[in-house]
Amino acid sequence: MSSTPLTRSEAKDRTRRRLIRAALAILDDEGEAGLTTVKIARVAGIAQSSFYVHFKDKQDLLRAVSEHYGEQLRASMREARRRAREAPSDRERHRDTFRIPLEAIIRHPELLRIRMRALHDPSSPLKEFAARTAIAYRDHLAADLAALGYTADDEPSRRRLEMVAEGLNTLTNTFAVGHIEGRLTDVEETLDVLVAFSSGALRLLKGRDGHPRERRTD
Amino acid sequence: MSSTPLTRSEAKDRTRRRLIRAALAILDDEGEAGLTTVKIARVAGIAQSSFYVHFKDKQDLLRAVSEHYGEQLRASMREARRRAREAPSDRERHRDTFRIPLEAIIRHPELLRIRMRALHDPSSPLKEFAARTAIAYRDHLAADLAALGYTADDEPSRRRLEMVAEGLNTLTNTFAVGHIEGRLTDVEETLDVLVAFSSGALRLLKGRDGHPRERRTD
DNA sequence: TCTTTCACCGATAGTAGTATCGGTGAATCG
DNA sequence: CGATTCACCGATACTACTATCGGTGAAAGA
Repeated sequence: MSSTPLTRSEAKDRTRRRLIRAALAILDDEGEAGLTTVKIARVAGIAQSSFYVHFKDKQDLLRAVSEHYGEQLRASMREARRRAREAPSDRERHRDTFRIPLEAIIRHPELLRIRMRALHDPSSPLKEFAARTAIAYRDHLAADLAALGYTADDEPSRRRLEMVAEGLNTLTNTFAVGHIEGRLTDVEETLDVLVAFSSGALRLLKGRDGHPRERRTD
Repeated sequence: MSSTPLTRSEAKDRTRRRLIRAALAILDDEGEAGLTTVKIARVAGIAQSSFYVHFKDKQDLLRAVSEHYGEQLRASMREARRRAREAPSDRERHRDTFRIPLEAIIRHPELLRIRMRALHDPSSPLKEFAARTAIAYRDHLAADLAALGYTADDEPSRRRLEMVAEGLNTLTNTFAVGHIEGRLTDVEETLDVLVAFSSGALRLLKGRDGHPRERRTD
């Protein structure tokens, strides 16, 4: 057996990580309403009062949770962009733009669920974390679209590119939830649909001027 | 002045409606975490204990909220479908498929915000309400797409149509939030983008067999 | 080895929300 | 015009959670 001869600070660090992990698990299956110091401490295996040895209060723990998993997400995003650059063809690149985040989300479903909740809950302390993550994803997409030749030089097309990126982001999240919940199983098929959505939207960006449609007189 | 000479049951009914309204207002700007009988009663202008004259408990109130606004939503959906049938051309019809729900949401932003939260919060008593509403919207879309000629006869294309409808739904909600938050202002431009997204996705459905793509060998 | 430090413990004060209860006066009913 | 009903009230019991405090033993440091 591993007779864990830990130093004091190692042991403290381990407990701290356990608390963060416990918080994430509870957030995932009960939401923020169910997150109490009593439960966190029980799951982490310490007394409720000992929670305060590690964190000033619950808010402080949530800040730590954001930092911990925020760094994890940023790292996987960097890795994703690196791998995407190695794609053999534009076609595969386009696919990978969606494949990589989609697979990342499916690997760690808790984070998406928690982020989506926090994004809409006005009382959530994780709101800022969720918002920053969403922006990071959008930048990832924007960069990849730019690499595919969809640059936006004038103001209206810039705004449209932004809308398209935001939309594709939401679509990725929605379908990821589908996979997490088991309603969807074939990742390749989901990628087909995502690519189809995006190629429709991107066709809009290629328009010569900003308004390739009949203008309504309102 | 309106010297409100109400009968007893009329007065009770009015108080009940005030409670439901108060609950919605609090849900909107504080979320379910902020919804307490104390606040509801205060906003409605009665004593906290009197809350229980009208509802068995908080859960019971939320049931009533769901019913009240659920009926309102279903009614506006029926109206929307009726109006869409009158569109002069397929092109306008396609646009109206998005315009009508989008405008409805922008008119009553609280309901979308509350629904989106409830949809993701595992502890939310409004979850079922939100889920049923989402399904109703999806059916609305599916019916409109079918009317545009996008019918699904075989199993794979049926599944795809479902994915497309779900995706378009999410996109509508996302952009509606953009309008509510003031980031987006031009509804016609949003409709352009929605139509572009959908025409890309729908092209997938027109494919002769279910797999108009290279299959990966994984 | 003796002292100090400190992660963790149990107990508990404080706070916020839920739900019940008996009382009151005005509407309703006979 | 009594008698009754009942929407609403204030007071309060109860519950759940947060955060603090003093005590303890084992690790760290002298």
